[in-house]
Amino acid sequence: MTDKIVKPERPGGFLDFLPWDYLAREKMIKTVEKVFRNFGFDPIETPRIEFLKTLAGETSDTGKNIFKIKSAHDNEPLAMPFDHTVPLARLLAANPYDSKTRKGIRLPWKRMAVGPVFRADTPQSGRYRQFYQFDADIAGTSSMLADAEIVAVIYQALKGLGVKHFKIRLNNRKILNGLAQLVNINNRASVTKDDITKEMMRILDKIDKIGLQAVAAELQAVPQNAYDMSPQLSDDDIAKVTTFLSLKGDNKAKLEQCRSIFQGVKLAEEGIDELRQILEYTDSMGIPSDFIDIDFSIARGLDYYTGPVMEAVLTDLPEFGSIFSGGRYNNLVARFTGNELPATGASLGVDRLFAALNHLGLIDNAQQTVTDVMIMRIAQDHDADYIQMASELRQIGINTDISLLKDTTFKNQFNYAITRGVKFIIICGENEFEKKTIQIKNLETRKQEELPRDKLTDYFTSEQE
RNA sequence: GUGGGUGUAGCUCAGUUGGCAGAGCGCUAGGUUGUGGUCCUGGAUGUCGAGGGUUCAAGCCCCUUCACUCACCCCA
Repeated sequence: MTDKIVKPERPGGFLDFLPWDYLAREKMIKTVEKVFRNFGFDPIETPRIEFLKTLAGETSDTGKNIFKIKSAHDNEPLAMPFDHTVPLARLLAANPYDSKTRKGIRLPWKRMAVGPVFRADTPQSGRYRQFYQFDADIAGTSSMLADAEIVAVIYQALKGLGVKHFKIRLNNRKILNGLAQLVNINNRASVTKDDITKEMMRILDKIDKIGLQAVAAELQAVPQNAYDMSPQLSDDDIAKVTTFLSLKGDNKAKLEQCRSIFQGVKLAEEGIDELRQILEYTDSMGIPSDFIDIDFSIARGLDYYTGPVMEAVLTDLPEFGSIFSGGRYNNLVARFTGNELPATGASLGVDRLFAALNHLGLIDNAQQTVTDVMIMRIAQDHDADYIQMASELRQIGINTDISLLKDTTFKNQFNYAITRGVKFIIICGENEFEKKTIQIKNLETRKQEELPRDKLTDYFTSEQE
């Protein structure tokens, strides 16, 4: 029948989850979800497919990472979301609160979203094309308390997962944009000042990987052509940037020194004030200050950020990159309404974090199956009795499997139960049927008990207590 | 887009100086009376990624091409 065998391949960057992976990851997701709900974030779900224009907006430069979808029935191009934030902005724009009907979204609003997002990148280790993102956002307030709550929820989520060593790094786009005012950047033939500013942030963001020297060199590089966005800073400006990036001391000290550098640059001063407020709030929330790091180099890639930006890294595994990231994006909703709506939020990369935690040995993937009990079918012509046992156990909430093996020898079924990772087996052969008993064996403790057939469910109900 | 690596059975991979295409797992047929990850006997399975070249002879050497993968870039 089969003309041609289809290889059991899947595209790179897309993962399968076998039960043991799925169950371990599910545990992790539930842990994070619990923390987020604890902070009052309500769950929502948006579709796996949106209009391309919704996701890409007017800019086409982010478009290269978006999976586009062709369909015979839609004229408007469709695409798959690359994060949960843009769909959230659409949702906010489409569901304003109506005070008469009392329907719609009452601001400020805290919500979380869990689900896969898609990026048409080239896959690599720790970098997938479909990955689960856990997203928490607060819309409708400019208060830095909201940003501090996002920091706090990240902190608690990582703590809850058992991560010991991590840092939440904070910066503010306003300071970086202030830096662009402090140094001398001019429009060029085919490149705007904005483009150069973005390029400068991109270079600063690399400092962890390539070091201050290399960053300075890149900032000074001479543009190769009319479209090259190299900032080409002067020696004077480089001196300013390096002192800015080399600020030392605790978070408050760094902010104070930063303030003196940016004296008179209003935008940057605003940014510094915001960070100071966030630190005060997180202090009140009891987050130890050594988990928070003011780091003026971090910029975050997404270009919709307008204020504080943040990312979390595992200090034991810096090579895994940021595991959690976010920031304030006050004008994303304006894409859909024309009006600004302040919002802030962060996303956790579940699959990357899972890989990292696995690496750290914090993932328990011992559980192979949800089956608690397997009923062996050893005696011939007793299927009705075995089925009855299974029904009784299922009724009281015990996950029960009845052997489906064709080979009904004891040994074969016994080995099957062990390799499946089932915890209990029920052994009931001719002998037991005659005596009206059953044998229950705990495969973990290797203990076996014989009890009357009608005590089957009692064994497990008393076990639970 | 740039640079490394790898393509052989469903899976993981051996394959020597060029000389009949291999193993383990899995699958499959049968046997093995009930306690720890079975055992015994038999069987099926290939466009050696694709195309071209050198040679009496190519999985192996040469050229082209494709796919996958890792790193850079960027990001979760």
